[in-house]
Amino acid sequence: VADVEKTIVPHAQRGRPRSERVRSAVLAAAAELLVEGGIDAVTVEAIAARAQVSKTTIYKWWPSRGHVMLESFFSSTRDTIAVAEGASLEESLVFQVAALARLFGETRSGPLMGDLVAAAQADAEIRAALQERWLRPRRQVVVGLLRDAVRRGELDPRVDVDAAADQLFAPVYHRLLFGHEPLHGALAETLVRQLLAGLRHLPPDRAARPPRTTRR
Amino acid sequence: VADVEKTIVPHAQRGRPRSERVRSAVLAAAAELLVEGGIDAVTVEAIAARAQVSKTTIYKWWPSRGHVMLESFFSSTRDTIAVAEGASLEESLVFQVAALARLFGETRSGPLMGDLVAAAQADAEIRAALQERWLRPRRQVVVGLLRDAVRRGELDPRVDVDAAADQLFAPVYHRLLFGHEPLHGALAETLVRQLLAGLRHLPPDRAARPPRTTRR
Amino acid sequence: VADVEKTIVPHAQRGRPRSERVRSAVLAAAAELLVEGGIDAVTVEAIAARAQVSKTTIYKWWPSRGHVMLESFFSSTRDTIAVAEGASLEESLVFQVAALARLFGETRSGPLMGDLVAAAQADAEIRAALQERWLRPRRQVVVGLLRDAVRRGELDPRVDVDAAADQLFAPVYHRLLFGHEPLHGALAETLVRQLLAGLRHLPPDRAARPPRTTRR
Amino acid sequence: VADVEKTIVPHAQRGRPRSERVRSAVLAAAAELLVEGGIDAVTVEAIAARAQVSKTTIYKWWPSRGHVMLESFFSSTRDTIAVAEGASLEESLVFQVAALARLFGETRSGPLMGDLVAAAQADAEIRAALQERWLRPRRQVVVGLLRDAVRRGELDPRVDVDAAADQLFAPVYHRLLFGHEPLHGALAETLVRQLLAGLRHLPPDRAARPPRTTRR
DNA sequence: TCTTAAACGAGACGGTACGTCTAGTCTTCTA
DNA sequence: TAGAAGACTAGACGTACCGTCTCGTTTAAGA
Repeated sequence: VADVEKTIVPHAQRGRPRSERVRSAVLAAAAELLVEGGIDAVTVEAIAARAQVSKTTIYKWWPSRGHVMLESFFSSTRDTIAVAEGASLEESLVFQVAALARLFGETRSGPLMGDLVAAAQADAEIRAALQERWLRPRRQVVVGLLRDAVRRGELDPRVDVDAAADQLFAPVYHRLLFGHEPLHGALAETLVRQLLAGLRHLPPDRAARPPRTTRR
Repeated sequence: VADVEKTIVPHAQRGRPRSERVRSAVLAAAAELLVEGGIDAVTVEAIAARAQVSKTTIYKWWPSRGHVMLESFFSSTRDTIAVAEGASLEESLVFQVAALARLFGETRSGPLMGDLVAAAQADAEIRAALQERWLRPRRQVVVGLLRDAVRRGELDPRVDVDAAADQLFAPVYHRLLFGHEPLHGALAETLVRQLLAGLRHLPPDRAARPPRTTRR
Repeated sequence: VADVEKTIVPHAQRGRPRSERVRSAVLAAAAELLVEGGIDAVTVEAIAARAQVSKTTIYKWWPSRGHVMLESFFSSTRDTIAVAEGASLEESLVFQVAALARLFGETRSGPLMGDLVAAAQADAEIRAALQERWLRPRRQVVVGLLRDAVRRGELDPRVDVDAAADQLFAPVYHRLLFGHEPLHGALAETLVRQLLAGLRHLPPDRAARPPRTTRR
Repeated sequence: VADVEKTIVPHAQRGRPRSERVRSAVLAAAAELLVEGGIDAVTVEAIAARAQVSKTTIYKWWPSRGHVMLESFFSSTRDTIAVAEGASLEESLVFQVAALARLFGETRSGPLMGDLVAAAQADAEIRAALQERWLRPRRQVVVGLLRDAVRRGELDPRVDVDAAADQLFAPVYHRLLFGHEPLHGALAETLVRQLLAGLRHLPPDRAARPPRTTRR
């Protein structure tokens, strides 16, 4: 491998190496500015001034303001994907959704994500990065859990797992972005319960359920 | 009230009346610019130039660019709240959700809404207006349908109708804003079905239930 | 005339009128900055800051930094073309050259002109403006005086008046730009005398000629 | 002096010796860039790129961009001081001035000198170097010739030789810098003739004076 | 019909931030 | 130790919009 690298990259490490100080100072400055003054305060100019880094350097490593915020988000957000071993399907789903709801509802990652979604509406690169690096890994966990449950016979095989994942995660983003309802960890339980069991009222005897027959 | 106004303001309507031409030209220009060049092309300057309206006049009637886009969105979006008489709960819900999914997935109201959500992240007024004038009326319809169904005994009384409304609507906005999955009218049926009935697999002895077989 | 104007210029005076304050503040700021910190201190940014004028406005009225300095030079430099009536050729020439030498040697127009010449080396527009608006009118006076003198028989008809004008004026610019010799009004007399009479030594028997005695 | 240096500095020549390649490549690159794109194209960055030399190295040996151009000018300009033996005063002067006029009018040393004069207006070091290394040696030749002529009785002892030197050389720089009149070798003859003999018209009865007939 | 007052178009203006450019310095590795 | 590579700070560049302002010009109701 070394030989290959040497062949391809003749000058492996030439010139002054990239400064780690710059990277962390920029991300920290961006995060601070966001907290202090909202997204409009996060200008490249302000980041440069606060981080004691020149604008040129920022533009060298990050294509746009949105990319700085993207990286700032990732570096300041603790990972929320951890899966508990030996947990039931319901427990696992609640864990995932609750972690997201708390992250958005209780930490400054919430507003940051709001601004990233905003930036993504005008910048395809940011949209793609958000999809690939943030959404997908989290959805894969949930989709995986659902597929396993289908395989075990626990869930109906005709379930649309992608839509189901949306029905668990989307409400969290929805409340973050619109603020029409409060956002807290307890929401997770409700979402999971209602989706897994459905909204229908099951009478004790579970006798001939009329709702089903009237449908469609 | 009218009397009071007439008393206080002796000349109720003096001077040149507001021009309807200005209003419609501004909204049209904003919509066109959005379609042509995305949200970044919708600047007050560009709107003024295209609509043949002076910037001053725009600022006189709309507090900010976001408000222009907000009104442009409302005036260019056909209403999607109409409820069919005599429809079942499922049919009514599917109708509502499908209308939204088609609006966002097939018309330029989709990107417009994306940009409004983006603007709402930095502008509390826009956020409030979106909530009051767009989200709430639509949610009220669905929440009302759900509450009626609970009252009829069709749905479990422990259902959290607000969360349920999110589980129907949020996935549509989620796909609009992130684009991780396609957005089309057929999604509505899946969302409604999965939420109403739940994802659980029902044991084979009850397998021959007609509702499932009628599915799409 | 009014009709013609109305036809040609349909909108004689529309919009906010141009502010005279801006013009004079910019020119004054440019002059001050030049005096205080040399040409490198005369940046558009600094002019804008000192004159309380926005950069945009400066760029609207002056195409480049050089043009600001050009106009600043003209507006801060008193006219030096005035010709005295009834003066002899020698007196008139001395007057012209001495005025220039004093202007460059004793006022801040000197350094300003130095910077304008510098700017002209890279900017053809400035070079042309300097030629047309500064050099030419002054040369025309001197060339006119010389031509008249030729016509009167006072000067040799074979004289190259353009070259002669250079031999009077160029030394002043030369000393300004290189600083190899001092620049003062007395230089003018020397230049005129040496050029009119030549450098040759005249034998004693013709020493009492009037031209020589008027010297000094 | 060399011995002393060798004694004091025990390791007179340690490490890698200065590369001659660097020096010539830098000067050549600067000259090429000037020809190709004018003075604004002669940036340190561009020189470094073209000469395959690092910016650091350039700054190590030349204090500023102007100094590079200065040295580039000297190394690319053939010497124009050579004096012909046994020539008359007039011939010698014409030779000197014509050489300068042709250098500036017909070679790329002309624009280069224009840019150096420009640089000298803002940089005292360059101004001093131009004076010492370029102007002075040339003026010394002419001043020497004039002084000798005075000593021989050929010129009037009251002649201001410095001013006279300016009256010969300055017009050449003047036309170079302003471009108001063409610049060619023939100008030299006119300048010398007019200065030596003066502009005055000599009546026919004194027409046979030798100075005029020796011309050219 | 004439006044009157608000609406309007035009565009100058002070600002803020943009993204780029170049100067000049600093840091590391290589020759 | 010279030099190459290139990261870095600093700061001006010229541009784009913002939101405000100051004019002169409609335009319709009221006098």
